[in-house]
Amino acid sequence: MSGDALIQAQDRFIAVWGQMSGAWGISRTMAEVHALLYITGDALCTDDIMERLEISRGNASMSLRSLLDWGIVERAHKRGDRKEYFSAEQDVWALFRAIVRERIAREVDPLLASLHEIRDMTPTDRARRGEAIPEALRDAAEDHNKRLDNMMEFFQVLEKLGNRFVSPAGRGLQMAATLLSKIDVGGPRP
Amino acid sequence: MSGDALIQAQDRFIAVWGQMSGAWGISRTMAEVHALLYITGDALCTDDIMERLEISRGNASMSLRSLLDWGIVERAHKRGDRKEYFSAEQDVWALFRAIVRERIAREVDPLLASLHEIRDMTPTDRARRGEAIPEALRDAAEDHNKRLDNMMEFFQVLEKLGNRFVSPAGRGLQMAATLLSKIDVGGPRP
DNA sequence: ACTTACTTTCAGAATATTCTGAAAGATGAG
DNA sequence: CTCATCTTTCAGAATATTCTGAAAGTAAGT
Repeated sequence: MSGDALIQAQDRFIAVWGQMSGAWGISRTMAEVHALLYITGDALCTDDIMERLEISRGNASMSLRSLLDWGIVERAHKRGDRKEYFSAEQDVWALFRAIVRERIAREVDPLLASLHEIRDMTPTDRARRGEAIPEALRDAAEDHNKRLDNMMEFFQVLEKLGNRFVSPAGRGLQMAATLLSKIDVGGPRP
Repeated sequence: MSGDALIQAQDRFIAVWGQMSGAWGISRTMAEVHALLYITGDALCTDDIMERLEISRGNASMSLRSLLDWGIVERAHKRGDRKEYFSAEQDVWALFRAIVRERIAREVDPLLASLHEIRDMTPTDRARRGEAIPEALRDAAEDHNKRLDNMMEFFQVLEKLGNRFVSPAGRGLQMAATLLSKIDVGGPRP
């Protein structure tokens, strides 16, 4: 018997993890590179990665750069070797925290900023500056603002929760999650 | 003054929500249709949507179908009208629950199934059936399996937590989240 | 300063996704 | 049953994303 089974299992993992790329909001190749680094546990250089995943140098370079930006892969150096090596975070919770952190920064924060702007666009707000407005229109605008407020409130909770989870003190939240998932609260019965 | 400001605010919201499409794992147009239904609060028919978003009939039809599949838009009927109307869930938390539910079903569950399969592919497991294996290889396989286990454990927690959140009993989790986000635990200082 | 070893960039090619519009498929009224 | 109205489907067009590979960039060694 040989190491084939291990290689095959790795390849399968890489493929599966690659399919999850959409869930994390990264490209397929990025996910595959990360999968390779994670599942082997090794620090690999660009050529290793190119060869194993059969991708171009450019693609490997860009994917690694993005993974570094996301903070889920690190540079490593081997003494007496000029090449750069790369290794993946091995703590799955830390990986998840990094992803949450980035996605809040890239998606939730800009969204909240935009929602604030939109909140300042409507007639009700202008009314306070003394303009007369037809009643029906003002009602519509008030409903509109209520809906915006509901959404903003939700994302503010999400953001705070995310930041809490991400922070050093946030390890407690991880434990809470683990614990919580073990307790049976009695949902709907089969 | 006119309703222009309201229309503009709606359009802006639709554009912004459309940009979040990636985050939810749905297409841009799906998100825009949902945004339109949510922010107006009205039940609209296909033609209303086509006109307002300047999209084709086919696109509108497919997007609406997908939104129905996701369970975040509902059919509605107006008496004396043969057309179908559509309206969006107005409770943001319910919307979020629906999305979590779908994404667990579409992404996490299949992933866990695959990870289980992969777990059964490696040499260590075969060793138990009496095959001899070089020591180094077995060690490598054991590390590999440990990494798989860590990942599986994480996603199992995630799945349980998600299902908890989604279930009727899960409203408690929403309150917990709201509360939790209000308490200052004292993270890193600026 | 030159060479060698490696990394990054980016225009164009390849691929994947999304959209259109017309045709086919429903459904209910008369 | 037939017409009128509304909905869905899907092949091909339009668009967006991702990948390649060669050229330009960077830096350590001599």
